[in-house]
This record gives sequence, structure tokens and C-alpha cells, in this order.
Amino acid sequence: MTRSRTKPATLGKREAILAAVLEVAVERGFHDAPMSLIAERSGASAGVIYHYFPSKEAIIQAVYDRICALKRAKLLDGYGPHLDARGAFLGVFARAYAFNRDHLREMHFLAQYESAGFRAATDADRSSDDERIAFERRFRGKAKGGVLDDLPEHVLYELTLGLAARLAKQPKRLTRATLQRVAERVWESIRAHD
Amino acid sequence: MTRSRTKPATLGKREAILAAVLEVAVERGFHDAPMSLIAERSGASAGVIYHYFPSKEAIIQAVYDRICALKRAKLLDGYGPHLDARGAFLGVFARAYAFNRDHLREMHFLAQYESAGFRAATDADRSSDDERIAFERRFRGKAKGGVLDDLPEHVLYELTLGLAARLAKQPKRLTRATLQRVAERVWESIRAHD
Amino acid sequence: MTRSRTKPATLGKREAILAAVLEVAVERGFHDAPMSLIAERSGASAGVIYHYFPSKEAIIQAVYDRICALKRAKLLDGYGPHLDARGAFLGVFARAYAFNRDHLREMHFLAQYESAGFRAATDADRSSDDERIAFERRFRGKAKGGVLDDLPEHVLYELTLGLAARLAKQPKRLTRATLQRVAERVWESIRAHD
Amino acid sequence: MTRSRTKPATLGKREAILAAVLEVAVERGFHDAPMSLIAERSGASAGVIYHYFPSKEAIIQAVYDRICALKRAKLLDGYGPHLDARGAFLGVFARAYAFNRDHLREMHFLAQYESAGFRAATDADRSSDDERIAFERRFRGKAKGGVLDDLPEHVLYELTLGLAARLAKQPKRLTRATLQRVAERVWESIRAHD
DNA sequence: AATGAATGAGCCTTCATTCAT
DNA sequence: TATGAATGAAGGCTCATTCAT
Repeated sequence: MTRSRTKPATLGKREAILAAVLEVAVERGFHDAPMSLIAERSGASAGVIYHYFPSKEAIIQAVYDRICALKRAKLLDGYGPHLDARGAFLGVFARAYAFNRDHLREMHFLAQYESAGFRAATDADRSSDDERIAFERRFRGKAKGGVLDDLPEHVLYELTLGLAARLAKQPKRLTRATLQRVAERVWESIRAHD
Repeated sequence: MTRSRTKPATLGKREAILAAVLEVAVERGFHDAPMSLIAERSGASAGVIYHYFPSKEAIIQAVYDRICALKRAKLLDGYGPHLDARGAFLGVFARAYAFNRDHLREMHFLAQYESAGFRAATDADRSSDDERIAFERRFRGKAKGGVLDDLPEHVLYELTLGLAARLAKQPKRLTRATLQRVAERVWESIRAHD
Repeated sequence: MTRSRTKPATLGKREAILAAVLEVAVERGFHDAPMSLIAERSGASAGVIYHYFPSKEAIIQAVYDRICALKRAKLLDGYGPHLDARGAFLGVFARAYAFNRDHLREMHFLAQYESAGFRAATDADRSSDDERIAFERRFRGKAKGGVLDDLPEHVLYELTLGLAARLAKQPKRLTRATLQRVAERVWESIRAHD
Repeated sequence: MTRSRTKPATLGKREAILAAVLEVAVERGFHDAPMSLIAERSGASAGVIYHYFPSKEAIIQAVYDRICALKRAKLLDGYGPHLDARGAFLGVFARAYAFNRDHLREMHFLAQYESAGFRAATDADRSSDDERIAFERRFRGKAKGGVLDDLPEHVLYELTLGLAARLAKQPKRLTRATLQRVAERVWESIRAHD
């Protein structure tokens, strides 16, 4: 209906290509992701793809950038004006878990992209930097109720958001209760004690 | 006798091939790891490689298996007869970190192998299962001094050995002190409280 | 009326296409002269080009034909009613040189067209035939003052107009004096001696 | 017989590829000379060709270089110790004609290579420079009997060796007599008169 | 007339694998 | 065991041409 106005079929094709790359890369790996298959899956001919992207690598990069942007958009809005640091942390942790859990395919793509050594210092790159920075800003120091302490930034990241991401990748979704319990203990082990 | 002159060269070649695959895969990714390059790096001709392995995939699998075996050998011997669970845990954690840190290339290979969807249910596969199981056996329940509590196995893994592995992959090596502090807090957040 | 507004644009486009083909072919060779580039250079879309020409080959042919026609028009008017053969020859030679020199790009195109084996026996083809014939008619035999002698037609051509063309392709333009000297000597070596 | 020792079948293949490129390029032009056809004509599979050459362009360059070398070798040995400049010139002219006539395909390739703008300043490149230089050295100045005069180098080249080359490209082979006559007249028009 | 997205055959090249030696 | 030439099936990409708009 309104769709015919929203998706001018050209946007549709660009999207379809990106979606197909994500799909195929996750299903079969970057190796074994031939353009022919991407063409087939996206419904675009092998030829047009190059109307939208200059190369296969560029498509992969575009998917990567898009996922990074999505991640930034969704994760960085979790730092609302909570009264206490503890509440804020629990919220952020839960949100991080939920996001990763809801975007398993995207996160799988990211992992593959990074472990396959594609990294080329794009602007969109280093998405986790943002996360770490935002996290630091919110929780580090005695700010907002006196909290976090002296572990290095990277370590802190792994104990918190990194952990949430890893848990999300496990086969079974954790119950809200388990997740809550984990978050609480992590918080205990990380907050500044008096 | 003559064996001492013949075998080494042969074993050497097999080894060299495995080493070359590891090297190239880590340096350039599974994609962009052509046999020709592996031949060159290993000093073996393209032809002989097929005397030692039936296919490229088999070599990759062999490297994977070997790394898994190495991991098992090195990690599972950490569960010595400690008097107290706490001391045992701290030891295991430190050992896990050290191992990962000393085998960055191997771990990188593993990550890539797994995220690229190579997984094909080999025997050697699921190396982390062993770790988890051994960990469970040692620490779960009130066994040996009464400790760990009720988190699901996978969660426990991520909070402990998984975390150690992640920390090891960070750019900078952590100081012994920092590592110790992390281990202690993790232990606190995980042990059974009375 | 309205025609004066419509047609020019149209003619302009046709012209632009021909010009673009000439330009690109000379700059980069027949190989590496994609329609997309021709479209871009001519300001015509890939699509319209096919309203003006049935195929790429046809455009190339059209450029070729047009150059041949130009050559004919410019070269064959040099045979004015000179009193003496010598004067006529010197004029023709100078004109041939000048023409080639002033149309280096066109001549380059011709050379390429011919050496690339495009030749397909068009009407416009064999442009140098006309030159040779006109040359023969004017100078051969004792006609018009008694001159040229017994060399085969093709040889004569190479010694005269062919030479002028070759000289024109050299990097530096010859001085009027040098050119004159060459023409005179050629004439001496070619005229009928008594 | 002895051939089995002279042509180790590997040299044969390299040669065959070069020959096929020459053949196809001359028959159909650089455009329309697909590797598939070259493979077929040379009896080599598409794959092996890249064992012998790094790219299509490199093969074309190799053919070009080889032809240039051949030309140099054959043309530059014509400057034997003639007593008189006239005799030497007639010999050189005849030899140049003969060479070009006997290597029509090679010369066609050269023409195409050059007019298609492949030129990239290789060492082997600029083969005609050598010719001009050797020619100059032998005939310029009053050397060896007092001869040639004041035309620019390039002009001289076109009047002599260039002319011989052009004549050789004409459809019909010239009789020895005609050729001799042409050479003599050229010589007259070019030698230093007293 | 004009646009430019779309097509699909074909191009050059790579690469896992085989095989004669 | 070892070599490396040989194979041939893809792979990524280009491009002349068509077609809906």
C-alpha cells in the first residue's frame, strides 16, 4: 500500500543486496559467499549489484558500517537519567544483552568481519570504542552516587558489556531472572566499595 | 638409524604445512589463504601437500584439532590438588589467561574457524566443552570445600574462563596485580556465600 | 521554427557521440573505450545512444566514414588548374602534409581502425584509393606538361602522399622550408626525365 | 627427432602462447582477442598461461619485446663494410624491405600495438630509435665517401627505412627491379651533391 | 527523445586439485 | 616422496545492449 511509496524498489534493491550479504556471510562464511549467490538471494542480477556498489568488498564494508551504526544507535541510548548508578548499570546490562540477543546474525557478521582481519580503520569502525567511552563516562569515578573503581577501561568493558554480548551468543536465551542475578553480581564486583 | 635422517624431514614437512596454514590464516584470513601461498611458506611443493593431507579443508581441520588438543592439555592440568577452592580458582584463572596470552595466533585461528562456520562436529570439536566440564567438576557444588552456586554452566564459563580468554585478547598484557584483582572479584561474585 | 530549437540539440547529440568516440578511441585505444565512457563524455545517456546508432560498431564505422569523407573533401580539391605539373605537385604535397598535421586525432583514429582489422568493405572504405586515383589522373603520363613515369601506383603513393602523411605524424611540425625541400626532392625523383 | 631435445615441450608451450597471441591479434585485433581463444589456439589451458605470464598485458608486451628484438637483430646487421655509401644504402634499403615483407604479421602487430596506445616506455621499446641511430651513424656526414645532407633525422628515416617498411606492407610484393629503382632514386634525392 | 536501472554473456584471473615425471 | 606444470571450474567484474518509465 503505502509501501509502494516507501520502498521505491530501488532502495529495495540496495537493501536486498545488503541483506543477502549478511545472510550468506552468516550462513556460510565470508569465504564461500560468491557474488552469484548474493545475486540470487537478493533478487538482483550479478550486473546491477555493481550499479549500487563498486566492489564486493565495498558491500561487505557497507554491511559492517550499517551494523556498527545500528549498534551505536541502540546501545548508546541506554544511559538515561537514572537516580542511582546501580539501577543505571542493571538497565544498561539488560539492554546490551537484549540487543545482542535480538541481532545474533548481525553480531555474528561483526565477529567474522573482525576475526577475518578485514579491519581497515573506517570511520564507522571501532564501534566498541564508543560503547566503552559512554560506559566510562556514565559510571567511572564517584559520579552520580559514587561508584566504579580502578580497573583498566578494557577490563571493565569485558566484565560488563563484553560479558553481556558473550552471554547473548550462547545457544539458549537466559531467563530474565538469571540475567538479573548475573548483572547484580557483576555490579557488586565492580562498584566502589566504601 | 636412517630413520633419524628421514623422518625428521617428513615430520618437519607436515609440521611446516600446519604452521604455514596457521600463519597465513591469521595474517590474511581464511579467505585469501591460497594453497600456493601455503606451499611457499611451508617450503613444500603444491603437490606433496596432498601426500600429507587429502584436502585444504583437512589441513585446516588438522590445525584446528591440534590447537584444541593443545588447549586441553594445557588447561586441564591446572586442576591440581589445592586445599581450598579459592586458591584453585585463582590458579586456573591465571593459567587460562597466560595460556591464551601465549597463544594469541592459535586463539585467533580458533575464533576465525568458529565464526566462519567451519564447525562440522569433529571429535576434537567443542573444545570448550571439556573446559566447562572440568571446571564444573572441580568447582560446582559444595565439593572440596563448599563453593560455587547456581548459575547455568554456560554463564559460569563466560564469567570465568571465557573472561580470561577475552582479557588475553586485549592489546595490552595485564599486570599480574590487575589480573589477580579481577580473579578475586570474579571469585567473590561466583562462590557460594553462606 | 520550433525546429530551430529542437534539431540543434539532436544534431548536437549525434555529433557529441561521434566526437566522444573519436576522443576516447584516440586517448585510450579501441579496447578500453566502453560505451559508458562514451555516454559520459558525450553527455548522452547510455540509452539514447541507441536511438542514434544501432550499435557500437556502427558508431565507430560512422566516425570512420566521416573522417574518410573529410579527407576526400579536403585532399581532392588541391588539384586546381596549375600551369605546370611541378607547381601542382608541390601544392598537393604541402596540402596533404597540412591536412594530416591538422587532423592528427582523426588520422590516429584511422590508423587504429585499419590496423585493428575493422575493415569491412564499406562504401566509404578504401579512402586512399580515391587519393591515389586522383593523383594518378593528374600526374601520370605526359599529361598536362609531361611528367611522371613508370613506378607502380602504390609505390608512387607512398613516395608522395603517403610520405606527407607519415611526416605529419612525427612529433615536431616541420618548417615550411624543410617541407618544401623534401617536396622538391621527391618531385625530382619522380618526374619524367627527358 | 633432435626436436625432442630442442623443444622440451615447456619452451614449446611458452612459444605457443606467444605465437597464438600474435596470430589472434593480427587476425582479429587486440580487442576481440580473448584469453579463451589464445588458450585454444596455443593448446594451453586457460590456467597454465598464468604459469608463464602474469597477465594478458604481459603476454602482449612479451610479444612486442620479442618482435622489437628480432627487428633490431635483423636490421642492424645490414651495415657491413661497403666501400661506397651508395652501395651500402642500396643494401640496407633492400634488406629493410625484405625484412618487413617477410614479417608482415609481426609488423602488423607492432603497428597495432603502437596505434592502440600501449606504449609504456619499455627498454625494448622505441625500436625504431635504434634504426634511425644506426642509419645516421652510417650515412650522415661526409663519412665514408661523402654523402648525406641536411634533412632532420626523422625526415630522413621516413624517406628511407620508413618508406621501405611502407612499401613492404602493400598487397603485392615489388619486383626486385622496381625496388632497386626506388632505392636508387631515393638515394639520389638524399645524398650530398657536390 | 531521454533516462539509467537491469540483464546476462563473457572477460580475465585465481585456485584447489591432479598427474606425469 | 617430491616437483611443478596442467587442468578446469568458478570467481569477481565489465560492458554492450535493452527496457520500463
